[in-house]
Amino acid sequence: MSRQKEVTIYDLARELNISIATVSRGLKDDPVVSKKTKKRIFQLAERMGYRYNHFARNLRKQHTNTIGIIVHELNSNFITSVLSGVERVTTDAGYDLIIAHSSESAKKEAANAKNLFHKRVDGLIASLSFDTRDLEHFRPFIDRGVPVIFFDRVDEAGDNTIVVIDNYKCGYQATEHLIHQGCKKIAHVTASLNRNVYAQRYKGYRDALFDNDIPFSEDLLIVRDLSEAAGIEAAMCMLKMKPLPDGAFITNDFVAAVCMRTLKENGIVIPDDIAVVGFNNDAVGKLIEPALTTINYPGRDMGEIVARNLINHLQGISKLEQTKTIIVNSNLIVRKSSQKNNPGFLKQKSTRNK
Amino acid sequence: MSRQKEVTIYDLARELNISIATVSRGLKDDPVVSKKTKKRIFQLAERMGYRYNHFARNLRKQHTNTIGIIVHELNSNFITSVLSGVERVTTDAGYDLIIAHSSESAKKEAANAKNLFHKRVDGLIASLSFDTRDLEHFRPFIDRGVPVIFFDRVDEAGDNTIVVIDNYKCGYQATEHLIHQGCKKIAHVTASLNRNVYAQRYKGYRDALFDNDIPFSEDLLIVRDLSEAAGIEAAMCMLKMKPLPDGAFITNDFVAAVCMRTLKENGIVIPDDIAVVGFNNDAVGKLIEPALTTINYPGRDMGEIVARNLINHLQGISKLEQTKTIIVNSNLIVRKSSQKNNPGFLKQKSTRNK
DNA sequence: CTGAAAGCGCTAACAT
DNA sequence: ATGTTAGCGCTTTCAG
Repeated sequence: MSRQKEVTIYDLARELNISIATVSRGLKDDPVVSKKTKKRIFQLAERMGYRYNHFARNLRKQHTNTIGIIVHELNSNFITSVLSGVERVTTDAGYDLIIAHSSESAKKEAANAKNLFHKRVDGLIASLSFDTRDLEHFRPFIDRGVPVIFFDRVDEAGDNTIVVIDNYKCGYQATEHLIHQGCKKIAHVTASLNRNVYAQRYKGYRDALFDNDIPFSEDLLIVRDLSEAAGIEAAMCMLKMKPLPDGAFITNDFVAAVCMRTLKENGIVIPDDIAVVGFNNDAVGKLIEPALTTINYPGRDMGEIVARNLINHLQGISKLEQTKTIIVNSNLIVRKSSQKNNPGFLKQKSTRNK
Repeated sequence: MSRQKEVTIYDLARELNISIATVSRGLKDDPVVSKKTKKRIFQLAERMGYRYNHFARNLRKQHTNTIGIIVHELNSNFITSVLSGVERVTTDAGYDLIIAHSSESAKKEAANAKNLFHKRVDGLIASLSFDTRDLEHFRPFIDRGVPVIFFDRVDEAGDNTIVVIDNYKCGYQATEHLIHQGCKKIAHVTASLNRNVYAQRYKGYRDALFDNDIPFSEDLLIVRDLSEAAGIEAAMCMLKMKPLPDGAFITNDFVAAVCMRTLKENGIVIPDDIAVVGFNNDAVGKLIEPALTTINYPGRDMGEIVARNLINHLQGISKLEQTKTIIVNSNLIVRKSSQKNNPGFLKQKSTRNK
């Protein structure tokens, strides 16, 4: 761990026979110091391997120019898209980003929050983990006036600013689409209904069924997590149903893909036997066969919107308190996995509206 | 941005009528301060919402207990596995992790390096971007004695510690496997040969061909990036070959999956017409049809090994300088995409060895 | 067991 | 255009 002595502005000042104030100013290109001295400063700094001390600076300035983001998982197309959107905006605005992920654990999420709090991020962006029940670990930020924005997985009840898609509508659309294809028994594979996104999608699903006079029964609802095992289990569940469902709305593309594979292995033809709609528009949907009908969830846009709002607040351009909810566009992408070949049915159904 | 006044140890000390030194000691549970005062300190700290100041502390202590990691992309199964491995080890050891990603750009990589340097990470882990040509941006770390370990995408020529798999062997194995399946014209779809991993795999491919008396020609080599477009282009390239290749070794599972889809769309049967081997063992490989034969690249293990070595060095348990190269196990996973049905050929080939 | 005090490197108000 | 100086909040000798 032998780290040789750091060179500081004192060293530069001594060497150049000027004051540390001038060095400090020169280093940040303050127009008030002469071109000549600035040049000398930069050259010497370079030569001596000077690096400015983040800590001294932050200690002095009392803010960090850093924003933190807590996500539930890195291993997801959607999340990495969000991240890239956030990053574009934050780096443009000269902010650093610290990425933390909770691995879907409320405990880790709280630890991350605490850590970012101590690191004194100027603002926080978060999407809740699977099993997060309350928002206590965000209290310190709010108490201290550090702005927090939630996206995707949020607590709708609180009065924090949230950025979401219309999960209810998406659930409704996805289900309605299956109904239009002639499905009369639609399974719903999803994750914990405690999380707003899944609860809303479920609600949309239920309402679409109801509005179309399709009966619902509890055993059509399959709640698991987002793992490969979940996909296999869901398929097994469906295979046991008598009669088989003729459609499935699965709220995650990866799970949908695994599920489809398992169904196919068991002789089910998709979409003829079971039509499938996923969620997120992950890359995998276009790779599997048949290609997966899904809801396009524009992560990058969402990331940009979240970050832009946070930074505007930080810069005093707008107040976060004025905005409670921002809804980002999303839409159904129809591919092969859901298209049944029964135009006759479609015609007969065409009176339905909205 | 109204942030109310932070409470400091001075506030606590004043309130409790003790010195800041005692508060400081108490806060870090120093055995030298009495249980009673400690308790009073903790309670008051809690009550007043005290949070310790990272910056003041780091400024004083001159090290950060933070390690940085620079990766080329987040959006990859392999990378997120590595990250989870690294994270497990670093958090166990009480270090913070700062994740930065370069989006395959040398420029962003350099910016990230500079940033982490200024943030004074105690150690650095990195996998090089696509177009990184030299390691100049890591110079400052090395000059300052901040340990740096490279993994996966590395510079083999330098004398930094590197953690890799045996890419040459993997390339050889993958190609040999195709040859065993009876392939006589094997295309190689890969990325920039400037990057060690691709160069080594290519070398393995060439040697396997040579050792098995299979001719190579330049047009079998398709160099692109790791995008969807690359996969489509690669497929188009192969379709134009006369005669068609009967095998393809593609150094990335996602690209392989896209490529297979495009080939299938053009009437090619896999593996009968063209047998395919991918690389990485991403989740997608098990989802597509036929399932993808690939090289298992154990990211999590790699992450753990990298982090463990770095931390051992930081803690003085071992010296990084003693280890130049660490090779992590990897192996071929045979699935449907490469298995041709011609046992006759296999028998005739069984004299081959090594 | 507790306190006093120096100093980590930097910024910014106030001089000059 | 440059210099002086007072902290930012904390850790850590050294003294009691």
